[in-house]
Amino acid sequence: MTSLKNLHDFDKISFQKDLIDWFQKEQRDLPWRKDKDPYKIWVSEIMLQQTRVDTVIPYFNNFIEKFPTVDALAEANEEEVLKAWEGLGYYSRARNLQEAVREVKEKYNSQVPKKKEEIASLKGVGPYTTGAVLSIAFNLPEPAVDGNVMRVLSRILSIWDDIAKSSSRKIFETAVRELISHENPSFFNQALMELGALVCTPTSPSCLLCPVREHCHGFQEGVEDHLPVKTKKKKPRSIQLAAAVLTDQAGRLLIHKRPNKGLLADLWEFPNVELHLSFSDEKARLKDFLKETYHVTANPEHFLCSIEHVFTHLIWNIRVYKGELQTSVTESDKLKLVTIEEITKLAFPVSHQKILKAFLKNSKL
DNA sequence: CATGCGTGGTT
DNA sequence: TAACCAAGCAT
Repeated sequence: MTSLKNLHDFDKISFQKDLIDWFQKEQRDLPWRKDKDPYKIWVSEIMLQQTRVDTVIPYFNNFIEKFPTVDALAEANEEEVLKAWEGLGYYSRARNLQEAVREVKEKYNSQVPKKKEEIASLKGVGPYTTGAVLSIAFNLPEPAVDGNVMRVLSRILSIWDDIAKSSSRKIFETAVRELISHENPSFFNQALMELGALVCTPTSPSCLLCPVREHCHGFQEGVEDHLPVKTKKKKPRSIQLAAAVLTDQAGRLLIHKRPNKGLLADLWEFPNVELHLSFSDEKARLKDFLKETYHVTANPEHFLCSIEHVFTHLIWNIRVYKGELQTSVTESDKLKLVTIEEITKLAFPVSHQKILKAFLKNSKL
């Protein structure tokens, strides 16, 4: 572990003041900063995981309007919660949040717990979110180390550990425990993150505008552009899929609910199958798949569109066909026929929203 | 501890 | 435009 040698002659008190004073003046007016309701802080922190502030704002406002309290979210249908999360990504966050909120309702009388061990044990609440809720909502001096904090502190303290490694977080937690203001831990943590978002940005940080420039070892050493150290990620692999938009005689569409674990868990989709190299005729493969897997007879023969969808770790290339159902379908929890009206109530991944959009556009012609 | 898990914006 | 990023967590 890094020695954090730069902490020895670090003017902690002056740093805290410069940082917090700047935050008091310059902080953005964000919807989750209107009050200190721990439930709202919690929701915002889950949504903000790996997600930009500008993206989160409308989702947060809509979500809080629909589910204003712990009880409201605990009592909602999962379908409704996923619909409110549709398009935000990382959908297990939504299911974990609802599971955790239900635990808070049952075990803690609908009050978000203040004990670290209790909040940390909730589903979807890891080390960062634990510290964020404890410090921001309850003003307790706990570190909340996210990517911003690691970037900012790696520069200020000239820490050269690779922040892509999961072991590095502890180094920064140690640094925050040493530096955090016990008078205002909430503002201290938020200020570190806000500084990372507004000034100490990943590329071309605005050092000349930085309120803590005089405390920054990275700037003094002229190495701010070389920090943080972060190893590259691997390229995504690509997967070939064939999908079918199938209608019955009433014009209803056949949809399938994805498994409750893994990629896009619990979201709805149009029936689709992976195309391995061994299949040369994708329309025949799709037709066989529908028959074998869903016991559905159909003719997905008219090419509709081709869609590329990029995830963090893989790329879907979907070739989409449309057709008609030729026999009746046995519906279930996982397989449904829905009208265009009904389909809008269900949560679909963006890739399949693109398919629906292409189908609707094509149908009108 | 490395990997799987979304999406849209920037450079 | 491909690469990189944005307030991480579960496994």
